Amino acid sequence: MHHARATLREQGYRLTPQRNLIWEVLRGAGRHLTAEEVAVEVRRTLPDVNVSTVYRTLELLVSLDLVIETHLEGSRCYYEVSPEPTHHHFVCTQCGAVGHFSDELLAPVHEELGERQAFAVSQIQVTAFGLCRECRAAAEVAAPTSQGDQPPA
Amino acid sequence: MHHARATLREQGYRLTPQRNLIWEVLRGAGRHLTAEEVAVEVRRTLPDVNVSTVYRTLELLVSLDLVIETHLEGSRCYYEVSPEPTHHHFVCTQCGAVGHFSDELLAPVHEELGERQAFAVSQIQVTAFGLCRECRAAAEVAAPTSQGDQPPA
DNA sequence: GAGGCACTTGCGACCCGTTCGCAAGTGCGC
DNA sequence: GCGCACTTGCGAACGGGTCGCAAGTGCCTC
Repeated sequence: MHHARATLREQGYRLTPQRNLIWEVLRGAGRHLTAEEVAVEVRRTLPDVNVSTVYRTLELLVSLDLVIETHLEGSRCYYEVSPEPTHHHFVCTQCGAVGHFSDELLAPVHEELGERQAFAVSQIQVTAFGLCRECRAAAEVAAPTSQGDQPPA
Repeated sequence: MHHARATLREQGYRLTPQRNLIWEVLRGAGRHLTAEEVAVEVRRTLPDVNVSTVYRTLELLVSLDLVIETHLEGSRCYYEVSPEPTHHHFVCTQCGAVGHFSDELLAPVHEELGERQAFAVSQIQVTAFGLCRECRAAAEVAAPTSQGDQPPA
């Protein structure tokens, strides 16, 4: 459990209401937020906070390892308070539910890269896509295969 | 080894010089390309091919599983011919080198998600960031720690 | 407790990858 | 070869994210 405030001060950064609030929003969310969601949430308290500030602050928090940045889908970035035990995500492509699994499951990967390939891993990003328990069940009731993309005619 | 041409035809899509060429570029590249890199390469042969066409074709090839889309960094998408044995990437944050490792190393993850969490995994995206053998060695000679972000003053 | 410097913020314009609508072009079945 | 329906090229638009700059404000100093 880290204190963003302390870390910021220690590193010589100023404590501003905006930074405080952005941190609180992330802590309170309990889930991954996009920069824009953070902005919306922040503005419920400080209506004049600008997106630039949100982006700048998120970047700062990430650089201080207080927050991590993940790519859960396409091109959007998601942010969350840096979790003590490293974990990864699986995303239901149907309902958007997000689950976690432990980094320990990647032990073979760390071994392969670190030992056999002499690669110094600093970060691993894993995201699994698929159907969660519920959507999986629902899909079985419905049509067996549904293509998003139909061949022309 | 799949034949894009055959697959396209089978699925009722037309064979056009643009589609052909985009496929050839991807096959010939032997590495991951961004949509724009594809466009540049394509234009060396057909100078009038439009970016939209490149995007549309890439999307099509991805939907047919002929090409896969990976997020090697930030927000750019990278494309490559869909490899027979599924693999993942590790990227050197220093020199940009990209390596591969087998999907088999993710067996524990598949097990955890599939069995314990009843999650039907359709795709897993893994990207490891760090330093490759060479840059790692180079880094050891240079300064022990280098911060990209300096505290203010 | 006030003063002032340097870091932060808000603002607005801007950038750049990607998408969209539409009319012209062209595979390919007949 | 014809002609329809799929494709393409084009240009505008979109949207997330960034940048430069002047105004604002933490916080160190006295």
